[in-house]
Amino acid sequence: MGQDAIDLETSLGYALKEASSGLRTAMEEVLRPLGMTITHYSCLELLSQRPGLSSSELARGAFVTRQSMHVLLQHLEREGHVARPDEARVGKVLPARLTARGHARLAQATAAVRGVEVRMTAGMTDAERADAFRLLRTMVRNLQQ
Amino acid sequence: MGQDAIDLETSLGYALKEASSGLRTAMEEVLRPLGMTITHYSCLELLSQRPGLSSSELARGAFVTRQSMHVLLQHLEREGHVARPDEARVGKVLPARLTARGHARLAQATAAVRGVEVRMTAGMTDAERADAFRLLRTMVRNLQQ
DNA sequence: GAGGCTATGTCAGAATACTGACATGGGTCA
DNA sequence: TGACCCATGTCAGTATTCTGACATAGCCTC
Repeated sequence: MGQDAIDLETSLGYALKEASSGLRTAMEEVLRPLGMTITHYSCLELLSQRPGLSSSELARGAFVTRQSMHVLLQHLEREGHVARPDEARVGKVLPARLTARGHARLAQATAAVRGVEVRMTAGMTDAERADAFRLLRTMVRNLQQ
Repeated sequence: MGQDAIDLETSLGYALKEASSGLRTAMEEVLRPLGMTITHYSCLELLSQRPGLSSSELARGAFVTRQSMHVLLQHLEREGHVARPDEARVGKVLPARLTARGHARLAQATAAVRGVEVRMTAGMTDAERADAFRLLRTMVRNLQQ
């Protein structure tokens, strides 16, 4: 292989995937008892913090295609957790909002997910958390170009 | 919401997911012209560095279920990129190995993926890369418990 | 105002991964 | 030795996500 290879033991990309996979698994474990998936939760959390997001914007925020988010929103609307106007006020964009039921449902999930994030950074100093955040943001910026 | 909420702007978990998603997208872009998926590539890369891994071990290394890896290995065997013995020498474990064709196929992909990893860490010092790696490993360890 | 570009919502089909289940081999421990 | 537990390989069915496609609305330029 030579030194052109990617050593899994020291690859930053592999470590990133490992961490992300671990986070995903941990989140699935705490969300499953609540009957929610990660995409499910992500959608509600996004709508809570940024009410009025469109389906496409939600898709970008949850890292799925807008087609997938479309299907999910239909479920959430049917279950009464999300509400959207029947017609677009401007263009074709349909701003979505959480209902009271949606807010209640989210509250449980947020507590559970918060616990996971706390566990993930256990033993890290504030400076280390800040470093990790800054370095990850740098990688995101680099990859977007 | 109060301060119990998870602020997407400052959440380490969200930044981790963003970075991971960006890496995945970038890898898909460079692997698509080669007709490979990420799981596909991961399997070949693992076998290259650790010849003789079983299907279940490959699954863990590529972060998918052993059932998914099983299907993928059948494809790779049919295409002549991977070879496995017909019978297990011990137990039920079937050690897999890359064929010459598999090695050739991997070489192209490795170069492409390596380019992505270089781009991801552009502008970072060696110390920063080491910090990022160490912090990610800490998070992995924390989540595994 | 017309044409081109981009973004959005939506539908349909394909690819991918997952859950559930079963039989089997190895190891442990009483 | 036999019971028990765990890991593996494998098959089948389900679920989720993605790719492809189309019509439409807004924006920009000429």
